[in-house]
Amino acid sequence: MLDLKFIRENSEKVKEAIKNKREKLDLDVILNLDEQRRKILLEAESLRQKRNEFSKIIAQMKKEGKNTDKEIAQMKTVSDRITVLDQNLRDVEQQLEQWLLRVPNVPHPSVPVGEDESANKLVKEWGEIKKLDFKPLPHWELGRILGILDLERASKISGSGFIVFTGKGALLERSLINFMLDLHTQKHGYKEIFPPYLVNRDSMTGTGQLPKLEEDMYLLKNDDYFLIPTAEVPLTNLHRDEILKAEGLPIYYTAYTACFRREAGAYGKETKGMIRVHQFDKVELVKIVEPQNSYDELEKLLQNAEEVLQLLGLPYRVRLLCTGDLSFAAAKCYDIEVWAPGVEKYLEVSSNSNFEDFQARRIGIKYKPTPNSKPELVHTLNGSGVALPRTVIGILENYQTAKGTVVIPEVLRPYMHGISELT
RNA sequence: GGAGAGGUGGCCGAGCGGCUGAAGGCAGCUGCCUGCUAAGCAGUUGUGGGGGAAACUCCACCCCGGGUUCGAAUCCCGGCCUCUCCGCCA
Repeated sequence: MLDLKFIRENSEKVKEAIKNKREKLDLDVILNLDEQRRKILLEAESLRQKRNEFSKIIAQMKKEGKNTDKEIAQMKTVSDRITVLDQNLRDVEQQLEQWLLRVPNVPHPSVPVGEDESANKLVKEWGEIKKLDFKPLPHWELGRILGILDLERASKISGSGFIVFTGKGALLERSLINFMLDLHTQKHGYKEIFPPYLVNRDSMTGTGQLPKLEEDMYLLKNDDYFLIPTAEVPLTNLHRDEILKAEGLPIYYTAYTACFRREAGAYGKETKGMIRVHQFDKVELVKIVEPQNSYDELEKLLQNAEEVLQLLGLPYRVRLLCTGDLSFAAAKCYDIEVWAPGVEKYLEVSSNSNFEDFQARRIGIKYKPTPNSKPELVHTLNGSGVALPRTVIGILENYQTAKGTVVIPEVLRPYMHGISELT
């Protein structure tokens, strides 16, 4: 959420951002409501002031045994007017709130303006794409041959877009989770969290999934709980409505969770294999930092995520998203994409974003730069470090051999009871 | 799921319907004093919003939302959360 004052004073800039992010929103409605609000507020507050003054007078008169009928009758009409104004104010503020939640964050100046994916800027390519002397198989073939992936039974017990890992496949999944968590906690200084997978509506609104993306979320209607689409939601909301101490910043959190996405409207796209699924595992990174550091922190966050792929020896590229591809709440975002030779595609495994104070304002995370200063909003960031099924795809397809076996990357072997190859 | 207790400022804790943004204590900050430390004395310390160039000023907030009243932290209704006991359960 943007600051109403900021919107008032920078309306052209915000309109530009709405356009570049391809959102549809009439900002004038908000500016109008804002004006109404302040007008009502002015009248209501001056009436309140009057009422407070008379309240004291009435109390004093009663003490002195004077008749207060006239004053009370007068205040009755004042109170009635206040009631009406309050009702109006409530209506206006409710509308305003609903509109404000739909205003996207303003992209950082370094973000390229563009319509869609094609305008994203390539910033890095890492690793070598190996030349194979055989035709690489897609992961679903490898998974079937090796007996580690059972997509048929997954769709029997749940439906399409679900995965069953079996045997060493399950072990590989678990090993990757542990490897990543160890890397981030031991080497990069993140604190490990194990949060709930079900969160309430406030949390989903706080990080910006709601109201815009409600259709993409799994909702438990009986209890109004949402299944988290990413650990970003519980992690960033941990400090909702808190004022943090400056010396406690930056905060680095990492968590493994399952993630749940309906992928509504995505049917027909990447339905084969496990490129796009409704439930997947992910290790997430979240940072809460002082505003002046947030762009340095973004670069470091990106490096932390990249290191996962470097250690796994998977070729990848990094792209800076253009305005049209940038998510609603983000000011700047780098995607990391792993090369998958079996499907001959780059697959997005990590998205690293700086939200500046956009989420912090929604959920009320502030800090005091010095013990005596006024609270200021923090900046929040998050990145995937990294998402699993596609990383597994990367491993299977990149490390496959002509015999149809898959070599296990060195760093994972200690986690896999020393297994060096899936046969 | 059943029965009970409770939710007040950074923390502890008081609060007859008006004089309470809220006693008192602790912690923090600022002065004074003291050869360090500790103690002592005085002052000060919440958040959000409106108006103002500013000094400043006004309004709201005692879990949340309604209501009663001229006036509510204080009364009434609904909700959420915490704790204790019983039941059920991986």
